[in-house]
Amino acid sequence: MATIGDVARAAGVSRSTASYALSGKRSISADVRRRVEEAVRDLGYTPNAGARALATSQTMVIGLLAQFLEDEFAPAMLQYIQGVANTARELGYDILLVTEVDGTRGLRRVTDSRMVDGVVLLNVAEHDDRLPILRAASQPGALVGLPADCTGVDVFDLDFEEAGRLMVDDLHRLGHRELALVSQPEHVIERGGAYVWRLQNAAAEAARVRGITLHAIFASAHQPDVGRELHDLLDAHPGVTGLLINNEAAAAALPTVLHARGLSVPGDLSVIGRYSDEFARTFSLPYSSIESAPDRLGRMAVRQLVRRIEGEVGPDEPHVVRFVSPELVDRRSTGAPRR
Amino acid sequence: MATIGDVARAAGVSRSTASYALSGKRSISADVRRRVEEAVRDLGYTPNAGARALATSQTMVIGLLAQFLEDEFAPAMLQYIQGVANTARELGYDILLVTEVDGTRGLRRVTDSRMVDGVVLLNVAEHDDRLPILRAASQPGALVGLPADCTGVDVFDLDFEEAGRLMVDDLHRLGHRELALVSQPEHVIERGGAYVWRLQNAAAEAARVRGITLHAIFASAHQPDVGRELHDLLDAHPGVTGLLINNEAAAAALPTVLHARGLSVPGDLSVIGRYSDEFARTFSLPYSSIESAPDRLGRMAVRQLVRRIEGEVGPDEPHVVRFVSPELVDRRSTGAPRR
DNA sequence: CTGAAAGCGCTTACAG
DNA sequence: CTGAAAGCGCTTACAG
Repeated sequence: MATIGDVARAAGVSRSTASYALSGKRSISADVRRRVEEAVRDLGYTPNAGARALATSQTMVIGLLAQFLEDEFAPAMLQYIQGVANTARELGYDILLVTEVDGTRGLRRVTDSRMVDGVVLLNVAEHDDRLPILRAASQPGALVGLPADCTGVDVFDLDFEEAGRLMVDDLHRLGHRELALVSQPEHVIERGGAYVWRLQNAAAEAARVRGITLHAIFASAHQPDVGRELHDLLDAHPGVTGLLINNEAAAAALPTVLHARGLSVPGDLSVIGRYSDEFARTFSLPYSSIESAPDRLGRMAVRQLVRRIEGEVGPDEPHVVRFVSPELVDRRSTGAPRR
Repeated sequence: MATIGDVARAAGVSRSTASYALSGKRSISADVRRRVEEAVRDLGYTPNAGARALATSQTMVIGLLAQFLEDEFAPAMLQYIQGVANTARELGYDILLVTEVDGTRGLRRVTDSRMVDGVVLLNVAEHDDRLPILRAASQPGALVGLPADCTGVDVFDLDFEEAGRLMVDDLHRLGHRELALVSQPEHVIERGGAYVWRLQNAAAEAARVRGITLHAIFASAHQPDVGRELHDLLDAHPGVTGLLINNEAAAAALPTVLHARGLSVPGDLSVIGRYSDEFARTFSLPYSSIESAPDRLGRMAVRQLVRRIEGEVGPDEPHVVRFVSPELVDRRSTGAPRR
């Protein structure tokens, strides 16, 4: 592989001149620039990333910490990953994908060894083990997901409280008086997946204020459990006329369950989910839904992270906590309650 | 950040001794080893990855080339990524995820700049643009997906021909005489997604041999198109008693379509898909399916790649082309044809 | 506008 | 068993 020394020799200049000709960091005579560029072309020269990182203390790599947990809905993660990866590339960064179960180990490895200039943490829990490590690291970090303590990091998340209120209010307005909310598996909450109860608590509070009933259950992330749990829910609460689904696997399982029970939407039951439009179209989820905007959140996180990395915002400048407002995508799965 | 020089000073030894004490590449007195380890702990020392890469010409990073194409089914990709990422980590490697649309550019960047020790290419097309670049690179590569020319690379794929035969034979044995095969979008074939026609051709040939009819169509990767196309298919061929689905989005859309038409499975229609079991359970896909084994393929590719990287197989040793045999996971969606 | 030199933080022959 | 030194391939003050 050609080095900058080879390029310099071929162009008949010093290595520093070759380097400057390529970086443009000082003025170079037209003739020299031409010779250097020619040498680069002839030799097929590309700078060695490790050497450059060593010299500049910049890797041009962003660490992406994602975890695929058994009881969580892995496919949803992909859309965040895409948003992060695409935005990073647009800004000149590559992505180091860290998926190991023990996120703390992975985070420590990539920051301590300086493999990355900054990190994006996905699926952040309320008391996330990774946060103390991130705060101790010398690289900046951006989170997707709201932790209890946001100091020292930039945070981006869907406004799950507003999402919960919106779901309830929408069905209340249509005349529903008894609703059920199907959340992610209870394990997710125990692990600190705050978004589950943030939506649930807000929905419960909205129901209380409106004076209507809301049954809240947790459901699994896989068949056959999730199907059975949906049947159980409908058996237990025959008066329910509206379903709120904050669980992608449950949304995917629902059509079959309703078919088996001979129920139609929205005639017998109104349904609102919480997932991205892309998701709905890919998996034929037929219900109106709160857009979860994963690509947008990933994009926002990377943008802010790169601003920190590149010093456009000083390290003392206040960190941001930014919520994306939920929007309802109408797929005509809600209507007046059956009587 | 502490360097090996800091460690050496704290331990009262030379930098080389500190380095050897950590790598274990030559014998070190117990006392020195203890002092070095203590210094490492006290200082929180971790080797700088860029410096190490420069000195050893090893990055301990594998490039993972994945592309999320508009007309393809992105979520399936995630399972390959997980297989690759987990196996890489087990073997001590990190993953650089390259998702840009122009895979050739990405591949060239990460190989030329020596950011990676080797690469895994996902979703390889028959005449894949990335292959000439990979062959010219100095790092080894492993593919998931079968190209026309396999020279210089290790190749892993599902045996799609066998999958096609298996689907047809299974329904033929049950007495079906008119089948339809729903493939990925035609764009995928045009782009060179050979697996689509490999399965389709083998299925057609099996049908020919058995003397039965097989209608083959392409369907979209999203709603609402895919739903409409399934309806059109069933309208056009009322005599069809068995459906073969080589298209995840179509498998997800089918329950709703059949429900709308009042058809039950397997009473009115037998159905066999081609997707992973994990996928079926996550998305409530109720049909028997050929296991596509994405995690296994990802794992095999990384294992072989690392063997090449680490010189366990010489560069002249023959490259492998290995097919995973399809296995049918029974979900009771097939039976005798309606009469 | 250009060059010689130092330095980034490691590893590893070479010498003892 | 240990140390001094060279070298990996860059970038960037420093000097002219």
